[in-house]
Amino acid sequence: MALEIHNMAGHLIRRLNQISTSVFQDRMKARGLDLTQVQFAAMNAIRANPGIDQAGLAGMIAYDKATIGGVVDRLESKGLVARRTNARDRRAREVTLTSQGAQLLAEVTPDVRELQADILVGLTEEEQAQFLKLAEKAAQGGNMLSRAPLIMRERREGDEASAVEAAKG
Amino acid sequence: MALEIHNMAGHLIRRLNQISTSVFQDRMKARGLDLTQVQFAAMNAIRANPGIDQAGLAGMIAYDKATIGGVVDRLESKGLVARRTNARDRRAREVTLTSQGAQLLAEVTPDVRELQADILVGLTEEEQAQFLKLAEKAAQGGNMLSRAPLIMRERREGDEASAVEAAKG
DNA sequence: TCAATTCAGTATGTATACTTACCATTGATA
DNA sequence: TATCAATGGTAAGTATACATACTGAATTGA
Repeated sequence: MALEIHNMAGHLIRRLNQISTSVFQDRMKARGLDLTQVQFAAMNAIRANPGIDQAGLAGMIAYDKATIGGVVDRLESKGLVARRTNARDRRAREVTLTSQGAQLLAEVTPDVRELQADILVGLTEEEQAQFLKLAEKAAQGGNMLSRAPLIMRERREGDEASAVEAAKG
Repeated sequence: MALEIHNMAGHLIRRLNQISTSVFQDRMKARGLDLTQVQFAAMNAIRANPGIDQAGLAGMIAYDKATIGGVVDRLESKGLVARRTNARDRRAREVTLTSQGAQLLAEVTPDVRELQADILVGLTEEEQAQFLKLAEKAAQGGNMLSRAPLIMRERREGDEASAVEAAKG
């Protein structure tokens, strides 16, 4: 007996991801921008943690470390992000938003917030809330099953991000 | 104010997709196989519609037509699928499972059925059912928003799939 | 302190998942 | 029927999302 795929978790999640990326892309295009969901997530994390290294960035938003390199490359070549070798650890590369990057991020953030509901346009508001609750729980529960788990780094005293934050104050 | 990404639809769906593909890959590896979720879905659809052309296949499982070409290429090079030009429409290429492909599909189908629950391991059984219901509704509601919508083709009398099915009887 | 290990990042290769452009064929229409 | 639009498929290019293997740097531990 052939499987009916259209009510299976894997297939549905793949479909939702297609819808999600498409909605995001359309919204950016409507703004005349060429920014992906993943690039936005990276910029958002960099903004909250200026000077973070790529490994830390990867862990914060659950990317593979090979993937993050390319993402940051592209953000850098668009002039949205800058990279600099960490003086205390010459392996690490500190990533920060450029002023252009910060401006663009601020500009699109309301759109990104809004577009979330569009992704779940087939659901009522109540169902959307329910879906989000379940999705969050499922993502947390399955976190370690993915190749690039989310890593909540406890911020060590004197690490790059803290140092930069402190330097700003 | 930076967005908190970890409770937003787009990010959660991306995470779930990473978990889903990882669980699938691990399960296949445990069987000593190298078959992706997408390749499985394609084979499953071909099995149910032998002789379907690539465009029809794409619509059935919501792939882009450019993507499907590569997927079928790889299945063909593994000897799991065969392609043949349709005599009545020389643009179209009819796809069928090879006997090896049919055997492999039968072998992994129970695994695929089982692994669905692993993807949602963070949820109770009841929550899983609820999640699936909502995900299905959301995927249907957002179908036309994706670049490669699911297309329910009404089967025309005398089309390839029907013809092959009839020929078999 | 020196060797072994770990870790940050890059390089290379594969598989989706698209975009745009194109070719060949078919179907529709004037 | 001659043309033109629509369709099936491929090709080339981009962006995730990995695996594997490697380099160079830092850390650990004997």
